[in-house]
Amino acid sequence: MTIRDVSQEAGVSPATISRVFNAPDTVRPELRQRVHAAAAALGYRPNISARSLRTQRTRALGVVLPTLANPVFAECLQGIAQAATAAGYSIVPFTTDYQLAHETRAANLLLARGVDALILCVANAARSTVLARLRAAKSPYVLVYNRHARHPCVSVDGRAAVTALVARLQALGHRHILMVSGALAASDRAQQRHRGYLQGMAAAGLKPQLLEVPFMDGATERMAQYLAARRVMPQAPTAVVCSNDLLAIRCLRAARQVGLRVPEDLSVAGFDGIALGDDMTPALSTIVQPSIEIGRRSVELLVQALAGAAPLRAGHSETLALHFREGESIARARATSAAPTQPLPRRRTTP
Amino acid sequence: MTIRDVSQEAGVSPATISRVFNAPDTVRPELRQRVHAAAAALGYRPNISARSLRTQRTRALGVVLPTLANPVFAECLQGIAQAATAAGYSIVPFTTDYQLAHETRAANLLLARGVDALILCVANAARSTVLARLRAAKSPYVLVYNRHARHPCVSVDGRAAVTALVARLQALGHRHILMVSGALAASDRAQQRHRGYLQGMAAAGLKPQLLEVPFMDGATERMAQYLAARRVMPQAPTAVVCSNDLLAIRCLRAARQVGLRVPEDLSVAGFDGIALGDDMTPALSTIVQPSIEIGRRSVELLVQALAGAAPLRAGHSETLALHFREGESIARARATSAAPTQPLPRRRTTP
DNA sequence: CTGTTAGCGCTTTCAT
DNA sequence: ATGAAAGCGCTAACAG
Repeated sequence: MTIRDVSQEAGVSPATISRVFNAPDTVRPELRQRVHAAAAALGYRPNISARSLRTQRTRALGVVLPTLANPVFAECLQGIAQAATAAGYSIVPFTTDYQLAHETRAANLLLARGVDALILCVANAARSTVLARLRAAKSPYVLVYNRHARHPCVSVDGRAAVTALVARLQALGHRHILMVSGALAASDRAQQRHRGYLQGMAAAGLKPQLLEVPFMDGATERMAQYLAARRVMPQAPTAVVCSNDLLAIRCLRAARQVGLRVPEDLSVAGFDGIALGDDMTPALSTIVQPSIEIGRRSVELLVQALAGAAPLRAGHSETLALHFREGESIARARATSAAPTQPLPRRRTTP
Repeated sequence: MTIRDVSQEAGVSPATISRVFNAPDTVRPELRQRVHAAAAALGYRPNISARSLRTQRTRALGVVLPTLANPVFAECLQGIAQAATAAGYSIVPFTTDYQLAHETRAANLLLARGVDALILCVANAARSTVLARLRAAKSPYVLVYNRHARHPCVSVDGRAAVTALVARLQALGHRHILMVSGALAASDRAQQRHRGYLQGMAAAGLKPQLLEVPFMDGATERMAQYLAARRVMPQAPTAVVCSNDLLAIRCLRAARQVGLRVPEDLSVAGFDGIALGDDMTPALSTIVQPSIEIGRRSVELLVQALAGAAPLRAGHSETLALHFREGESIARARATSAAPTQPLPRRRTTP
């Protein structure tokens, strides 16, 4: 079933068939009818490979994400898929499991596929070798979640948000605020959030504590152990800032395991705003990223750039708004806390 | 950067270049070296569109799933992605949000894209119009999660598993077991699980109760309201079988909202086995589907069929094993339950 | 407004 | 074992 068959059936040239499908306005209505009728009768579908070969455009977007096991990325992909479909594009996704080698391989495969552009979330935008390659290949691309001054990104200011969160916790009377994160080396977002935490703690004159845990496995046990060990110590945390919601949900469980009530004994805050956080008890207090919107915007930027043939630059980066979901997992620190107001002999300079 | 450029650089014919990439054994080692060197030097990548046009194969698999917001499907897609990559295929996913019209559109777009085969999960395999079309188009396809005698499927026997679950609950002393489901009309899996429930209840001589709730929105409120209303009635459920884990997690919250302890006052069981269920407190007791494996197997079946050019038939369907994850959300019914042992005047025939 | 023509880059007979 | 040549189905000049 080719364009030739349709042209014979309709009694016109192949070029006319093509025009009917690609620039209908340039064909006389009568012929257009005939062509549509013939195409329908034969069940004709344009062959995309042939079109792509000819036009050098595939109307497909490559997508590279760390994993779909984290609802954040699943939601983002959903947003990407919706926007792409709306714009007449297909998507071709690959996951990397946070492994650099997989990032490179995915990008290579996608380039070979001839996708028109790429959307990607890399482990570390500053260190990524993939991006240089994309630039060299002149493939339009946009980063999601990653933030970097020299690349086009659709992201959020996680650093500032975490700083604000620390301030909020401090205002609730918390002095011992722990940060729990997955391996900092594995994600530049985690690093940024950690910096935000450090900044917030410094501003409040508090002493930062970091607990790095294995992200996918054994995180609950590690947190429970940590919380149990410090339970009776003066510097026992009364609040925990988790680098992401998956960790925060496990922290909720870890707290229960060691007999701490949330939020009465321990406040727990997350980052991401995955839908399931709202179904926890207590509902997770968290910084909400607009993941679907991030996906959507990244597609829109790319489609727009593709349409205008204007190369996407770092200057087109967008920072989307974050908001805090109140939830039920943070509360005022108890006055009767085991932690005294001035537990640290030095360094204390609370304004 | 075409095959021609490489052929000139290497001083051989284009055909040889092609052979080096597609049938290396048919080319003398010396030439093979030269070609590889030339290709590397020029950074040559075979153009997939051209290859597809010529060979009529795209090495791409279309994937149609209801949504990525449900971790079950996100996990499955992850499995599909991994297996596809391993087999040298790309995937092109579409989501339908359980809407029939979207199923059709997705399939059409995928067919137009010329994917070599399709993996899909439809709302209702028996009523689907898409499948007939695929068959007509002679596109290989396999259903995931759906079960149907006339289509190739990779699925599980949810019905039997739920029947067994009811028996288990009965053995724990439960007599009033409620089933909570999303709209039954929206999913043949939900219907099968419900049938399993009915069968289990009938076998135990118990009276079934079904609560259909809006799946995505307001489910928690609806369940809380239901549980609160029956709290003091003799037929108050002591156990709830949820049609999926997302519902079960919300049920956990609904129970807390109305002051029921899980599992002491109310046992809650789910279906799906999403990873997050294990992070709940209490950890969700649930029937675990091997979602990643389902994805993987579906790819393998297709790739195998594609390689052998043997059409995939309903006879190739596979039923994967389900297992029960004990969790912490079910327990023996309390002897002091508000529900008497013989609450129902008729129908009582417990052995 | 419509038809003719010439490839897009690759694979694959068919010769050699 | 290698090369020459044809063509997959489509679109885009270019004529008319």
